[in-house]
Amino acid sequence: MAATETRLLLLGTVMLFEPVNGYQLRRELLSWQVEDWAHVNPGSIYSGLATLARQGNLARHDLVDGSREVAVYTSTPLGRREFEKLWRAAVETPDILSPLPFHTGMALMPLMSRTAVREALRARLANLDANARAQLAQERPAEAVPPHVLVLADLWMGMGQTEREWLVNLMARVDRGDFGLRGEPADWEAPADDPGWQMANDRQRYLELISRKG
Amino acid sequence: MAATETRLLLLGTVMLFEPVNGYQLRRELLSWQVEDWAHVNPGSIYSGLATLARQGNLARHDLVDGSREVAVYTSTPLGRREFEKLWRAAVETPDILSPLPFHTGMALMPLMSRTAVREALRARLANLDANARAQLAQERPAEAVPPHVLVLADLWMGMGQTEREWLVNLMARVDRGDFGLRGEPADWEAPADDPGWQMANDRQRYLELISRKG
DNA sequence: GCAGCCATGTTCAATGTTGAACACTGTCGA
DNA sequence: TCGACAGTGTTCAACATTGAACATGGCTGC
Repeated sequence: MAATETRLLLLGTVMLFEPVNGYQLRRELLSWQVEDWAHVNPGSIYSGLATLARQGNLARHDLVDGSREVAVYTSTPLGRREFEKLWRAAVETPDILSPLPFHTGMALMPLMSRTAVREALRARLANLDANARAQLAQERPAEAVPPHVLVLADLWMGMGQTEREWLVNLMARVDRGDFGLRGEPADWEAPADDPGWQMANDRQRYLELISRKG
Repeated sequence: MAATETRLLLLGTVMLFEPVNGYQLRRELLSWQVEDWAHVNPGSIYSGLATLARQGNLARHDLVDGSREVAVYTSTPLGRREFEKLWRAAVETPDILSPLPFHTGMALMPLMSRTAVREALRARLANLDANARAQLAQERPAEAVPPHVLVLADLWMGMGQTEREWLVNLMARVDRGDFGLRGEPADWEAPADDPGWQMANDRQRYLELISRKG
């Protein structure tokens, strides 16, 4: 399922802003310029939310907000466990040919504790090195592969090396306490025009409506 | 459409081996270890071929081969033009977040002439540099982005730089005549256990069956 | 007070993707 | 000669994705 990163993204973004509706998520994701990468057409968001709700990873609340009906989502304990699993997999598994899961994971890093982040990054580094060793050990002899394909292996090696250096740096920053992670004070505040601020009001109202319904 | 690289891959592989059936393509693609990246489940291949045929990019021939019915595909002039368009786009457009189209393009490089390859790689280099400049010019000020997202930009810059060096190297090799490209003698022969060899027999038989049907 | 327009929130038909499962053929040993 | 099994070639229902289009509300200017 290529949909893994969409699941991760939706689940994580709901956790950041819950309770939220689909339109708010879309607005926020657009402001992240996520359109550039992930599959976040309106349809994907709504059907993704529906799927996650069906699986019990999200709870759907059909609220009447003023004169309007809104479908508002919150995460469930199951969904939060699922998120951690997806997040770990995305961050621990290097994949040169689809960097998206990792980038999605980085964007959602503040939802994880410092310990968890540290462990996941360490695992990524180990896997990166294991991949590099495996590639040098070349299961397939060079003669079995045409030259124009062989040359791609050099690119991969280089990319792996570049990422490794960057990753070591990132791990050092995590170790010395950079970034506001889960259970820590935020290290950063969104600018005034961020849609996240507009959401805050709705969030409060949604919370009341949900508790009123029980 | 994320299906662009599937279209490119199928169209190109058909051109390499035509006339071919879906099973042969699948076998060949598996031997390329394409499963690791592209969406090449059996279903994708057959439905992809059907779509390309419907659009006139491929011709489908329903042959009776011995006691068996086989659906065999050949490329059309329209399809070959479409391939060139897709190939150029894949190779000329750098995209850090989905390297697949480029890798697919590289794998299919022998279908293009040396001039075309040279031009496309030059265009890629120009785009790579343009992207790097755009990123340095930072439309968004650093304060508008949380630190854990900002740090990804460093990774992208590094990746871009690594690819640039590799690309300059590759261009030099193309300039000095490496790789057997379209209209040139092959510079490489597949090992004896490559499914490409098994295909050669069927190819001849398919050709006869097609010409007999007219 | 109403016409026009943007913002909000969602649906849906068309299309693509997944991978298990089907159906058939050949072959090799018991 | 039978049955097991690997190889060949394809289909299909379930599911995901696409993005245009719908429906409604509120604001703004006239």
